[in-house]
Amino acid sequence: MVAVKDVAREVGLSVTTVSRALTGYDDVAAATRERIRAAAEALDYHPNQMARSLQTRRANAIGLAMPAVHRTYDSFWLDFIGGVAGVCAAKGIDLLLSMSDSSERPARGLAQFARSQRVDGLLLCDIERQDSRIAYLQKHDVPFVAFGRTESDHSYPYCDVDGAAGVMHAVERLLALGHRRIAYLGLDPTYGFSHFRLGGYRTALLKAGVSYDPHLVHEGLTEATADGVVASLLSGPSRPTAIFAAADFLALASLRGARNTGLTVPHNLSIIVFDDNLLVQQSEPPLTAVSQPNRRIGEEVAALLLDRLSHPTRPLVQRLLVPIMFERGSTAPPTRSKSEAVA
Amino acid sequence: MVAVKDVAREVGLSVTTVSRALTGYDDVAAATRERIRAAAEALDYHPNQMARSLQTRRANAIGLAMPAVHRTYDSFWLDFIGGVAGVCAAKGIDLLLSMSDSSERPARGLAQFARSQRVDGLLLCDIERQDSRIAYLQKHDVPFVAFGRTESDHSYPYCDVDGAAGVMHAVERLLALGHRRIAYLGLDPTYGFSHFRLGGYRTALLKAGVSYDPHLVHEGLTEATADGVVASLLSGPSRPTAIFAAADFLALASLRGARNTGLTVPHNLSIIVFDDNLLVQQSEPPLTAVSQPNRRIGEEVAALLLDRLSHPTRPLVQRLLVPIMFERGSTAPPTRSKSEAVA
DNA sequence: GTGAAAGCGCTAACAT
DNA sequence: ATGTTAGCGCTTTCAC
Repeated sequence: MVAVKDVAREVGLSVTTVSRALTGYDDVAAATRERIRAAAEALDYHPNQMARSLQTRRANAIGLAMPAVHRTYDSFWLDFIGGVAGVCAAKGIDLLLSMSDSSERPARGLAQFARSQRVDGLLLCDIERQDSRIAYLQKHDVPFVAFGRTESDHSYPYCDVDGAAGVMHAVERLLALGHRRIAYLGLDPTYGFSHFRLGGYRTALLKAGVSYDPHLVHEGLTEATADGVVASLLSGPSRPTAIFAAADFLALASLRGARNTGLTVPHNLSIIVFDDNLLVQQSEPPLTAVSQPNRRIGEEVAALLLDRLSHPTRPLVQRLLVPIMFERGSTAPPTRSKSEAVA
Repeated sequence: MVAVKDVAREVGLSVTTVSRALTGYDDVAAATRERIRAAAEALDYHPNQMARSLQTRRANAIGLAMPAVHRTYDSFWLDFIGGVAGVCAAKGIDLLLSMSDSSERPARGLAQFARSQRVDGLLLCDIERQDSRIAYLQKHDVPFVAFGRTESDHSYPYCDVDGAAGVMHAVERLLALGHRRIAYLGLDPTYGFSHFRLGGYRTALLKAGVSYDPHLVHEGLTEATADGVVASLLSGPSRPTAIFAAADFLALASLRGARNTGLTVPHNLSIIVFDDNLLVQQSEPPLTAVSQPNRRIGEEVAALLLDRLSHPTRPLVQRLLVPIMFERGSTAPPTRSKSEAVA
């Protein structure tokens, strides 16, 4: 281990001068600085980050608190992490990754993480409609930026995808195509994004004067339950002519269900999926999808946090990214059999 | 910020005693310990990790050095990270994530990372056939475990998938089905795994006495070049009857190529892909695939490193995980037209 | 422009 | 069983 004092001895100067020369931001003769820099290079000196942090009270690191549970296929999170990591690397900030089950005591992990001074701030993911972590972090003055929003009371900085707008746009497209019975397949309603996505669905119906039929709406679906719900949805006499799926696996389940029921997509059943990825692009037919800028979200949320750490007094930023829809082969006007047309 | 001395003052004891009571492993009266623990809890005390690390010379963290570039779809890495993170969390070790382009100066990033005492050890990914990082880390006594192997000279601990065995097994299966013209589509030959996978292909041919035809082997393929290569491969007079694809996107390109050429899979063309995931499972037909235990690899490699850090003197471990093949709908005996049968 | 000294919060000898 | 003292490697007043 080579320390400042080794460099100091090498160049015959004091520890102080070496420190100043290396961190740069003080007055030290240009010649001296160069000499010191060379010596440090030669000795392959790397400042001990722990000692530095202890003194400066900055960890030069942020923490990313992610959910541990993922479906087998999940292209979103890797892109997202890539965005976060990219921004951190560019700014010389370390990234600590914490993947904790939400089953653990809510803020316990975060405490260990943030209050032990390991990180200067936190990136929070998978925000719940009422998320206890937010109050906890605010109470303890831990800087953080959320990816996602609680149901209401947004007194914290965040960057989120405007799920409501994305879904609304998609459902409006289905309505424009002539669909009136549009099913909604949603994820765990605990999370904020579920709330907003379903909200977008309701808004679209409301604006179009189409009544909301609770039988067409299923939330909290998982890979285990999706196929069953789709089957019952498609087998009824007043089946939907279109399905909005809040996740890729729900869309794939819809596709399977249609196939099993003898319905062809898009002629007998239109499908739009939230979150675009290779899986839904490669399906047969390729699915019309609402696409989020995965990597961009990670970059944005990381940049927001780093900015906040550098300029704590700046007013808090809340940013909404608008997803865009790619129309592919899974959407068409409804074609009904006579019996259905009566309804 | 609440520090040891605050807890000490609270209970009317010395800092030392508090420290010992909290870290546990020293002799302090059970009653005292409980009193201290309660006070710490009440004050919501969290030890400053930086100070602790500075003193103990242990960061209680490891670094994961991952490649920054990924294809749009990449289920492997998220599973892998999940495995690493899980093991770290279970042992109370922090995980620092570094996603660096390999374009950067080889070990530069690692130096900043490891030698600054931020981490106790490193997890190295995407090992190249000749990987300069390994010598660098060995020279500087930075403990590490590699996921992957260099071409030769394995003087370091690693955990890897036995790509050679996986590919050999797959190609032998194709041979057993009667295939003789088996193409190989490979990734960047810079990486160790490319070397081993192609080796498995050659071994299988050799053992079966089938001559190696360089025209059937294409390495260094990317999403940009895959379709072109597949097209030329399938258009020739002596086209392959089977393709081994070293990655999902190469298999999908093969599938597209077959479709474009009017060949049906598996009857006119068999396909086996390395790395199993939803994408190749959901394709039409579902692909026979060599499957790696993604998450398990991450767990294994992390466990190996943590073990090494706790017991530096233990002999170095090198572990090979054997992938297993799932036979699906993309493999069948070859069916040739008469003109082809002549060759 | 450079150096001496203090101290960040913690643990670890070494007393007692 | 508990306290005293020193010091991890660094930055930072404060002198000069």
